[in-house]
Amino acid sequence: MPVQPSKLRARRRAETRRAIQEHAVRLFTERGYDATTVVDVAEAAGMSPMTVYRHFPTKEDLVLVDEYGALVAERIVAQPAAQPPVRRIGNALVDSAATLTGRGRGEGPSASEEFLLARLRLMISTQALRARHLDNHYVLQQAIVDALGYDTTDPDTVFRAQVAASACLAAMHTALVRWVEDDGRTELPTVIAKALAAAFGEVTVGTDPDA
Amino acid sequence: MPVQPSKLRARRRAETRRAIQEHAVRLFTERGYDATTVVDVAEAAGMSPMTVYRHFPTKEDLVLVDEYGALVAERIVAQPAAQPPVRRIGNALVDSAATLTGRGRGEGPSASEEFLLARLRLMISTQALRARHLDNHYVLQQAIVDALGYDTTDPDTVFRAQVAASACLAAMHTALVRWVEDDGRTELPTVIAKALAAAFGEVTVGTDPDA
DNA sequence: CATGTGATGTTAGTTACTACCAATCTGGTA
DNA sequence: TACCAGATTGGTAGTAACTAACATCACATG
Repeated sequence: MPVQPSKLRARRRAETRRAIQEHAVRLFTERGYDATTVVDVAEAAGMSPMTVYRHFPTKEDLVLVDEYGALVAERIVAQPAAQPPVRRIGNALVDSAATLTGRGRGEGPSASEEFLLARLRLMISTQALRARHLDNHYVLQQAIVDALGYDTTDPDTVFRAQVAASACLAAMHTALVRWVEDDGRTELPTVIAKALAAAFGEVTVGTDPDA
Repeated sequence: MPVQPSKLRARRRAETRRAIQEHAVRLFTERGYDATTVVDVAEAAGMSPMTVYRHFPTKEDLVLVDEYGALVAERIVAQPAAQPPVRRIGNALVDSAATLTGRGRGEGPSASEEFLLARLRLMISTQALRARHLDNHYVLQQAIVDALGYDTTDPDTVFRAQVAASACLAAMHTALVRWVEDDGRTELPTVIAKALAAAFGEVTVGTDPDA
């Protein structure tokens, strides 16, 4: 019984996964999401459709990998618990975005950021993807509420936390759309901070523009 | 040439539409959304699957009729334009909810409200429906921004309006979930007002002194 | 080297949905 | 009354996203 599933196998698995996803995003961008079949993706990646389905349960998942959730949750707990929830969540969102896009100072959009942009473009323009993406927010909302660590026995407290989380996420999503429309020229954390400020006033983020 | 498409025909059409939807929601509730095929719905309604598809373009649409959008938009323009956008939108959302559930005469949950609850329960518990429902918010957001009637040439103003709209809608959705979990015992407008207050502070709605 | 586990392929089936064409029914008119 | 135009419905066939079941292959570990 192998305690670790053979690091080499894991790597290969991750590699094919990435390969499939890259081909998928490329094809979706070139021909459009709906006009591209899973069979097309499989052929482009040089494997059978079944293999694609083994790595990505649905066609939508070929675009919608979520690295963001865990990131945000861990930042939440790092925030001082005394501050109002909207501020804690807002800071976590801004920080996570900084980590995710993480570009060094003068650098333009990196290759991975270019890929992120391509995925987001698809997520925003394609109905099916947009819908699932927004539904992921739903899950993320729960994660945030849990991470806030409030008294879960008081329904009112939970409700307030849920509202704060969903509203913050919605603001962030709008910021994301803006960022994509701008082709990622501006800095994502800044845009998010602006969105949060617009929604909740200056109480939200200390902006802490750059470190 | 008929100037109006024959009111009688329109009524019949609306009737079959309603019949299909009622059977659909009933079956979905009884057996589950995924376990119920469109053919099942068609059979229950006593017609061919094609007819169902003629009235509802997708299976999801059998649950997701949106009466809310137009309602909200028209309330927005009715609000005094001087107030902050979050307040205008918030008031519109609360008012629209009041109109929609409209149980002014102390009747308790009406039959139509019971139906609304059943639909919302499905929308919240079923992934596909939840996703599409949230995507509808996306459309609604645009409608709200348009209705606000701000200067659309200034991208920053538009951005702020978009953020306000999306955040308000997210808060409202959370309220909706809460309302459903409570089986509609509380009054929807009150819950929404509470959610908005939790998100944006007391600046939002002035209609409810208790809480 | 033997062996078992995980990755891959093949096939057949279900279901949502989309043309395309035929039948039928409705409401108003000559 | 008889009939026409348009609206509603039904049937057939096809596409595409999945799913389940079984066979095969590769490779890491004993």
